Amino acid sequence: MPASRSLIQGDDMYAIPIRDFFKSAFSVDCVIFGYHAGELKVLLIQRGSEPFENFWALPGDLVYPDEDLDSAANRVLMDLTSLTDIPIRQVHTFGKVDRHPLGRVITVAYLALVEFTELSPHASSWARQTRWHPISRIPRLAFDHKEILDRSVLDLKTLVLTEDIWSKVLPEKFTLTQFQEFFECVLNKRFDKGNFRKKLSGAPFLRQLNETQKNVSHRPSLLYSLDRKKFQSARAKGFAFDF
Amino acid sequence: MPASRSLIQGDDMYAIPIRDFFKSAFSVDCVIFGYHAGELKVLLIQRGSEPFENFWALPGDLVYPDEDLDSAANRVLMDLTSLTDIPIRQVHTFGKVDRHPLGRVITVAYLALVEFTELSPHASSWARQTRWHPISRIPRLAFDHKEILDRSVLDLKTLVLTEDIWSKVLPEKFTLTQFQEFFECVLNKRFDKGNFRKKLSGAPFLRQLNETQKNVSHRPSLLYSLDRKKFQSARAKGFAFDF
DNA sequence: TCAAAAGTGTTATAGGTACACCCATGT
DNA sequence: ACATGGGTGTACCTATAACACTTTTGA
Repeated sequence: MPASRSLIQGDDMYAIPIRDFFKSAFSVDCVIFGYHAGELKVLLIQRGSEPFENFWALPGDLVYPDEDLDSAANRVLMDLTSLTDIPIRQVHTFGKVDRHPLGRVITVAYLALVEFTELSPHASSWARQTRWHPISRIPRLAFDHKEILDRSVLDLKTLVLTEDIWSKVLPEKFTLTQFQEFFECVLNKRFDKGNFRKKLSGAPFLRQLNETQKNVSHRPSLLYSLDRKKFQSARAKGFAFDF
Repeated sequence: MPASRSLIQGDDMYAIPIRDFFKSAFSVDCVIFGYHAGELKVLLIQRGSEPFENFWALPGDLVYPDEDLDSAANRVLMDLTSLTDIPIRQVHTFGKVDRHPLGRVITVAYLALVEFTELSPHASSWARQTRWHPISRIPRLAFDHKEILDRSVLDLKTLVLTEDIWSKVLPEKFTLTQFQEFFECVLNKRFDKGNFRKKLSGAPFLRQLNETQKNVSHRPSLLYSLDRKKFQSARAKGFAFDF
């Protein structure tokens, strides 16, 4: 291995010709979390071709030459779910030399959290199957996707406390109990109802609506909606949940 | 742009021939922080060639075809400082289409925090100059390196609370006051001496030595050393500083 | 004996925890 | 009327912040 040189100085400075550095590719892989029936799930595809044919895998794609990383991740998310305006977050980049059997491919992992949704019909063009899997029961995955998923689950737990990554996981109008149950699910902790609400009281980003639940066999709950702008500005001032 | 397909299915599935995806490269850039005289500094190089000749930049290099990302980052760090066994952490991957004038190059940013040190003589082979810069006074930087640096400074503030990234920033033997001053510097906060020590009392990873400061014109401080193993296991059980 | 920083103790208060209790609705 | 979950109040207790005080060294 030659002595190191700073980035791209010209072929003659490298023992390895510089064009050899341009024989690699990069992809994005999306860890799309969904929340349903009090359970956290992740969207997996079943691969339709080699390598790892028939294995379940995270949805992902090579990044086009003229495409930003974030755009590529958004494209994958959009193709599968038809959802727009979903906050995504880069998790980590995985680049082991042998992680892809067909060449040097590093992958940038992204994470999203969406309201549980029927899959886009378009989704079927991606792979043999597309399906939500509960986090607690994940099949054997292709490539290093298990490692990517595990890492993303960890990151999710810190992201929900500080970022607006959760802002599309609940319906437009939600109850404080639903809000609480979501955090209990992700963080795997239980909270006291009264104390949880006390922490949230006066949170400027939770708008109480003049509307209540209908057709429930108990006292109907007040409904709330999220003011995403106000959450952003609270966050900018250092706000974070301390659940 | 063609309909998306899962990762690498064969040339015929792509409107863009798959070999076009392998015309990109990736690099690592290292944000090497040092702590000296109560100030946080960062190691920059002055580029010796185009593009951005004479601009200051983060040290970085293309990743060799048979080299892991972490290894590449360690190599850069090692070349510049001759230091080994320094914890590094991946920060973020930057991949805007036009971020590098000579082609599609995405870069994976890494962060390290070292005891202030004379630079390795080897360092001069890297660039015109190599120098520590206080993070409060950073010159105009090449590429998108200012963005990378800003992001790393933010990440550092959370990493010092949860990870062992700080474990090589102090001398082998240090005082609790030095320990406090380091955190005050990075977090840009001041702490009460008594309360700070109370929080640390009983921390199993701080070993009190049978040794004191010498030749100080005041009561000499007890010296401590870090038990990195014990810190790791505390961290594994969920420990984090709550400064 | 003085300056300077180490190191410990004390107290008031804020915030968290646990829990009890009432409320509104469908059956 | 009662079961069910919504919603609120209180009392205790602990963690923290602010500050005062004693200790040990070199000059």
